Amino acid sequence: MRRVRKTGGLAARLEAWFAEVKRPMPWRLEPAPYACWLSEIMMQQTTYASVLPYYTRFLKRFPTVAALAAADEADVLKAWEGLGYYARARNLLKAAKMIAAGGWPHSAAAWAAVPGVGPYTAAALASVLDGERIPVVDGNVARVFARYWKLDDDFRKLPARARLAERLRGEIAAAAVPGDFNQAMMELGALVCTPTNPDCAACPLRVACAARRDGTQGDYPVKAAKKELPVRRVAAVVVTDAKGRVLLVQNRAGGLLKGLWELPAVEPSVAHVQVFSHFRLELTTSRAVRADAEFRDPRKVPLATATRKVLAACGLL
DNA sequence: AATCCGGGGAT
DNA sequence: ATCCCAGGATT
Repeated sequence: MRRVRKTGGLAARLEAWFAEVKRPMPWRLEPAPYACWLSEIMMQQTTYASVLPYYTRFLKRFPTVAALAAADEADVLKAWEGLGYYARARNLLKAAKMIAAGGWPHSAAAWAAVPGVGPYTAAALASVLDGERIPVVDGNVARVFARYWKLDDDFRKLPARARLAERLRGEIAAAAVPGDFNQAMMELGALVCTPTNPDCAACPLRVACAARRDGTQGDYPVKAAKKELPVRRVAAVVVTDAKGRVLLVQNRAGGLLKGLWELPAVEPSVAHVQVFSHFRLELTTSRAVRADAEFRDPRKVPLATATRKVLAACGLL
């Protein structure tokens, strides 16, 4: 028998909903390669509210990919200061040089060759900029469809995301505008199908959502075991000169927060004890600060956030 | 396949 | 305190 075509499949419901409620993000106004690419990189593991001021400032500071390609890495990091995951900024500059020389990619496969662009970002850019019919899977999409189809996978793992993407190929096939379909899935996860207290009453997919049907929305996505984080204790010193410059060290390749400046760390070491007539002096010595420490104007070099907070508390920023 | 990489906001 | 976020690179 022939199945009657539903008046509004998954793609149609998503796109119709998206057209009504989408947030007016600046790069959505008139999608351009540079703006969209920058926004995607900034939005990796970072919320819209956090990104927005950085995005605006960055575009003003580096208006075109050519301007970015000509920039110094320290200046790019300064513009990225506080946003986190600084490899994104270093890759952005590396990629800008490639794009300025070779032009913009026009497929997901070509985008995937760009530094800092992985499976998610490649699919997002190719679908939005060139209409490629390729689904994205990010944390939002994983959560939405873990509930919609009651999937037990751990979607932090790449293979699970790839399997979901494969499944979504069948859905994006029916999309009117692939880029809108992709953004709709993500917008739904961000605004309605949220990690806690999803607003199922407002969801365009509620009539077909398996978890909603069973009342088990809260059980998805399946959460993996939590891992204990290592603790790093660091003693730092603040040394200033008469000009208000601060003694800082720049993190080198291979370390944490590469390229950013931090306060010199001190290794607590041997305690020297001396007994005077009226008090006992306990002197904790330490190694001298690193030989490569320099006095720098803390407003002019990219600082790690912890360092910035300490300096602000000391009235040095 | 695991691990590393930041920081902020929500609960 | 813990989880989550428009993930990707490295090992």
